Amino acid sequence: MAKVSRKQILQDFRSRSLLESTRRLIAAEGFDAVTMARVAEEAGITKGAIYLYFRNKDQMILAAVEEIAAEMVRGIERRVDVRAEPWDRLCQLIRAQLAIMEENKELLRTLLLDRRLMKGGSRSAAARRLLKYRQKHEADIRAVLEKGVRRKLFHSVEAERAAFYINEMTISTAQRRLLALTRSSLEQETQGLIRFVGLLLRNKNFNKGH
Amino acid sequence: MAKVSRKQILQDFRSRSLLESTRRLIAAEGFDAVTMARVAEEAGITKGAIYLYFRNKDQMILAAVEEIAAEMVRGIERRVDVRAEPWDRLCQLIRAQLAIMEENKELLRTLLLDRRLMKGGSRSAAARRLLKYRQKHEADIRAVLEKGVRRKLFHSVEAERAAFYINEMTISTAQRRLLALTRSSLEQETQGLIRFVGLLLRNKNFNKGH
Amino acid sequence: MAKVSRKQILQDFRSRSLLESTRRLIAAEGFDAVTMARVAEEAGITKGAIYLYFRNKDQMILAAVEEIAAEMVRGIERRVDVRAEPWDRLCQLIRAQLAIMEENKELLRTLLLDRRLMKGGSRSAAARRLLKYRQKHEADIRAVLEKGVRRKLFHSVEAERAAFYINEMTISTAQRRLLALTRSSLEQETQGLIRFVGLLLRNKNFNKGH
Amino acid sequence: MAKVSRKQILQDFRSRSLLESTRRLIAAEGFDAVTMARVAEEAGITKGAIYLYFRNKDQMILAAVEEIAAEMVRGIERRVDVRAEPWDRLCQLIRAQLAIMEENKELLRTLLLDRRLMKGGSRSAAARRLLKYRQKHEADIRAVLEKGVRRKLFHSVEAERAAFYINEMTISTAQRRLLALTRSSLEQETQGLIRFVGLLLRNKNFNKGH
DNA sequence: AATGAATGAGCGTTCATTCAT
DNA sequence: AATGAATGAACGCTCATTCAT
Repeated sequence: MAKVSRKQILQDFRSRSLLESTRRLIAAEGFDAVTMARVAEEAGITKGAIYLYFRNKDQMILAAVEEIAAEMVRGIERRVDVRAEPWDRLCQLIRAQLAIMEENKELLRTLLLDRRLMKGGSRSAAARRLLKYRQKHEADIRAVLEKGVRRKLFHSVEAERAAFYINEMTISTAQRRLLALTRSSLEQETQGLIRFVGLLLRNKNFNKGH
Repeated sequence: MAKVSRKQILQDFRSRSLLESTRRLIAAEGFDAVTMARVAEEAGITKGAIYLYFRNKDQMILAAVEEIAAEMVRGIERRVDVRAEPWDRLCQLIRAQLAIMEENKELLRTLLLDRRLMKGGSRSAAARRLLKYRQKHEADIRAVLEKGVRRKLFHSVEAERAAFYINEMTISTAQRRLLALTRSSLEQETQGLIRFVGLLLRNKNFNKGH
Repeated sequence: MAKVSRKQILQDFRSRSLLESTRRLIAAEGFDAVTMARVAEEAGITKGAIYLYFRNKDQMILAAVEEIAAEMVRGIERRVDVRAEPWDRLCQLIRAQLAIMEENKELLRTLLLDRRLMKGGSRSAAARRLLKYRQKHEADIRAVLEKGVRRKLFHSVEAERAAFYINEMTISTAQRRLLALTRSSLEQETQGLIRFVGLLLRNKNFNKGH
Repeated sequence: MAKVSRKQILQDFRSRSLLESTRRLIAAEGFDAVTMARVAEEAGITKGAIYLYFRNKDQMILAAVEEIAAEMVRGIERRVDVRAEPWDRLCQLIRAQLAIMEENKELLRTLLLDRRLMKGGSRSAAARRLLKYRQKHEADIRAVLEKGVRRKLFHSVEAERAAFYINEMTISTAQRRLLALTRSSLEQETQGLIRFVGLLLRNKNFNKGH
């Protein structure tokens, strides 16, 4: 049993090394820099050994990207209090997303803007799976909105559309930061966005300092 | 002098042929399909000759993309009446942008989502130059907003931020269409967005059928 | 001693499993499909262990092929009655050989013909084109035979079949020389073959020194 | 025009160099030795340049083999007098084919037999061992022939040569079936061959239905 | 000015073989 | 005796770029 475990540990270590190298390369130099030779070198093994852990290059990149997406979703969930009141929770969601994206800045720069992942068109199973992460988050926002509207805390809005735009505005805010197009701090940007959304929803407490 | 001019005309013709071929390839098959051989073939010259017009492949692609961006901006301007009232003009801007993006659908699918352009990091002069087109459009929107607020037609907003978000929401709407993630028509999407922005600005006429 | 024997039995079992897997692979998918990984997998052991039974891949393939050859010879012997009269026995030998080869069809297809030229099966256009050369030559021989029979120079024969066999015998004669399996000169071989064919056709001049 | 011709000459020269290198490699070391790197090296150009002359490796090998086949056919035709009488012409055909095959000996060794089994040349102990199976069977046939001749059942023949040819014809019959080049049944083929051999031996009972 | 043949570095992938366990 | 992770060399192929013409 110790033996099995030791093997498993090594397996996992190699696998994680490879994914980590892949992520580093994507973040630092973009998808074109991800060659089997470089990933292997950075992970401290040989090119051929990669194929013991991943069927091919595409699978490896996909695994790396999916891992990132999953980590980000987990990161956002960790920062949100599910029992908070709608407006507070909306603020938390926005704050969490911006914070997580800030953390994964370098990598997202490529991820958000590159289309290589969608080689087979957006119809491919892999591409659809990745979209799920975005859509799940959007659905969360929508639920909060509907709750707030039902309780008359928010001005009545088309919840689906509003959720989409709030999510997109948040992503755009993050992107603007990634591209270093703004000089204000993360906190300033966050408060600015929250104020804006509050205005939209005519939230009674939107001027309370969140 | 006539000779020089004739030379210049040929130069320009070749150059434009190459950019046109590059654009067609990007639009139809994505960046990976852009090889010097194919571009040359489609432009009716030889591979080697490309290097008389562009220093290398990256410069050629960049020039092609820049041309597209410029054309799109011109296309939007053509569709907007500069003498229209603020709310009407805002609607025109949004409509124009969505229409132009719809027209350039295939090309944008690659352009918006691929990062190959930013190879040298966002610090490169080329990347900055491309961003200017986006920022110019944003500045236009901002000007309209400020005018509307001054005349008390719009609820008071931070014009800079509002302009950014309105622009981003518009782009997001277009992107959602590019990825075919929505089943509603272009017109429905456009009206939905306009309604949403009108709500935001508490525009008195936002329910007037624009 | 019982122990040694048990070891030997296991040894033999493994060895036979490997040879069997090798044969199956050659028969089903050709030489290129014979990789150490697949042979090991089909034999239920690991790649590394193969090297305990065979020095290397070549030795293993050779052993497998040799086994097939031995089995075929045994198969023919089993079908022949050693006490039969010459003509009957000759017929039995021919029948047995054809039947055995038919049974080992799939494997021989690879063994005798090696697929490299015939990648897409013998149906491929390329393979068919190559066969044309052989068939053209056969047709030439046939025409000559028919002419000779018509003029009563040759004993009456089925021209088509005779042409096929004459061509094949000629090729076989050459092959035997290629493999250096004969000590006689090309001229001697040639005259021998011609004498043989003359006998077959009861050619009146077959002893004329051609 | 001189220019076109000069280009054409260079083209042809390269193309022929490549085919020649390919043939040399096949002849000297078998198909496995034909790698793009080695062919290029022997032809005095680089790997990449091969692709200016052939679409891929398979096409190149095929072109080389086809060229050989065509050359051999031409060679045979050159040696045959179309106005000769049937028997003379048949002899010429046989002689020509044997001579041509002798000339292309080395290459055919691979082409006809594919060396995969004979990697170390036909001198290897392993290859010799395999041949024993064929020879043993041939010896059996020979014994039967001798017995039949002794008993005056068969027309007198050189038993050794006859055994060789009967064996080869049998193998050829089977091969033709493997390649699906015949539509008749195994039984029909068998009877056809036996009839033919009976004819050869003037066997009194050869029409007896064996 | 223009050609296009040629280069050369690089790509993803395979696989026989080894060796620490 | 047996494993299987790892190696390392090779493979077929692509393509941006160069340069003699």
